Amino acid sequence: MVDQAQKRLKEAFQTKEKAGRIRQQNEAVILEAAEIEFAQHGFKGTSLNAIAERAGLPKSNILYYFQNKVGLYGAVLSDILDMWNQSFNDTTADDDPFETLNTYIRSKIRYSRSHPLASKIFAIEIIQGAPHLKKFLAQELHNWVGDRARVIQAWIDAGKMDPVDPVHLLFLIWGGTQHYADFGTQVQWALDKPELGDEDFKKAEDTLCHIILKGIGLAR
Amino acid sequence: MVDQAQKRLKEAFQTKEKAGRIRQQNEAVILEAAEIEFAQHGFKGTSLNAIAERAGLPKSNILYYFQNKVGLYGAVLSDILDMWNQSFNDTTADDDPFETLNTYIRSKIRYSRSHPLASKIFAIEIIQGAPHLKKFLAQELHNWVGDRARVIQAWIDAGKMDPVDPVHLLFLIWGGTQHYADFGTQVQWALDKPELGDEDFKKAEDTLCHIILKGIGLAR
DNA sequence: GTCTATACAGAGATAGAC
DNA sequence: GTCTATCTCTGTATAGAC
Repeated sequence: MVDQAQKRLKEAFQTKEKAGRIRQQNEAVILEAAEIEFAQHGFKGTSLNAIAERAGLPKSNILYYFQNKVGLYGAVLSDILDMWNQSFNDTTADDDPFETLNTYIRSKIRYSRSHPLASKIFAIEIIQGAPHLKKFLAQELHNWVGDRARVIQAWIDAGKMDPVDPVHLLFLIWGGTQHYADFGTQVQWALDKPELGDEDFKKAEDTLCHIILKGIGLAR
Repeated sequence: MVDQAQKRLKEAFQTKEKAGRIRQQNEAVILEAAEIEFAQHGFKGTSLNAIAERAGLPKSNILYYFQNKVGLYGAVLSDILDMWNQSFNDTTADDDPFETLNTYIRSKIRYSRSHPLASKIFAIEIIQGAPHLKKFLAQELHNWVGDRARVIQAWIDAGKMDPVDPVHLLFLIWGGTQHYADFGTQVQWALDKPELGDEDFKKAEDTLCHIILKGIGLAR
């Protein structure tokens, strides 16, 4: 979502894209380490020391590539916004609601599985009031939700689905799907499994799609 | 939920319940301040300084009432576990599924509204791997979910509702309802409102109940 | 470009005056 | 019981050697 916000955030935070094989590789190593630490301790709770240790690089190296802690955090966030809500982005009222929402729900669960750390960092940031994202995201999000809600409302007006509130439907989809990334620990406890497998995620997809799609009158 | 876990956590963390009007009042003030800070910055990101300042008490006062930072955090968590999943706790297969789940969903949304900070602290703790709750909660949660899942399965076997996976149904309810507390910031942005009102929460309740209950074949 | 050494602020925690 | 002063450690960030 929200290409605009992502672009502005990149401009504000990201280091210039210089060449340099070593630089590029080191930056990648640092970003990966930072992702793990930020997901585990949040922005304030994460220390550059811990990141440096995990990355296997001296601390000052980090501050050389990224100006400061906020800069590094911004780079991580920017990477995350890159891949939000790919599908559903260009949907119009002419598209098929079942197809569209079915794909959207499944893609969001798959994202939860493939990028749990990104989802967690984003979640912590939002829970804590999104101090670093507010100015980049608040307006864009409102627009994005408004656009999508209008499409859903058009489907409702055309009698293609139940008259449910479109925005709260979106919230339910977000909450239900992101749960598998953000609250993965709880899910694992509940299922008493150290790790979820293909079948677990398939069951998650199928259950959510069944309930939500049938629940809005799109059973098939 | 999980009275056992709550009790053990209390034993491990909470200070003895001494008398003393001053003590009791100060502890309450501290806990309230701590709740705000922990919800905003997580465990590691919160400083005793910040809590003391917010509480209007000297830092050493905090360490006098609670032995250390972990002790204070544990006391906050203990307060939170007090009020989890009250309804749905004593449900049996003989109860009416529509009534039960309808009440459960609505009560969880209302809890999100009345105790957003508690929900957020709990959420951050889980997202970060629940390092302070693992030994108190992991087993209990598995049992709780197992019990509830068996009740739902009995409803399914009796043909009272669709054959959806009970555990994932619970996850959907959790994710969908807690979203209004944990991601309240995002919800406010999406709706472009500084604060949600009665109508917003009523719409949330109605929408979620409609979709989920109809989605599992419990329309009325 | 890279890393060691270090400055300085803030953290949690304790000792001891009141 | 309560608060001031302080210890020690870790935090971010920078200076400067290599």
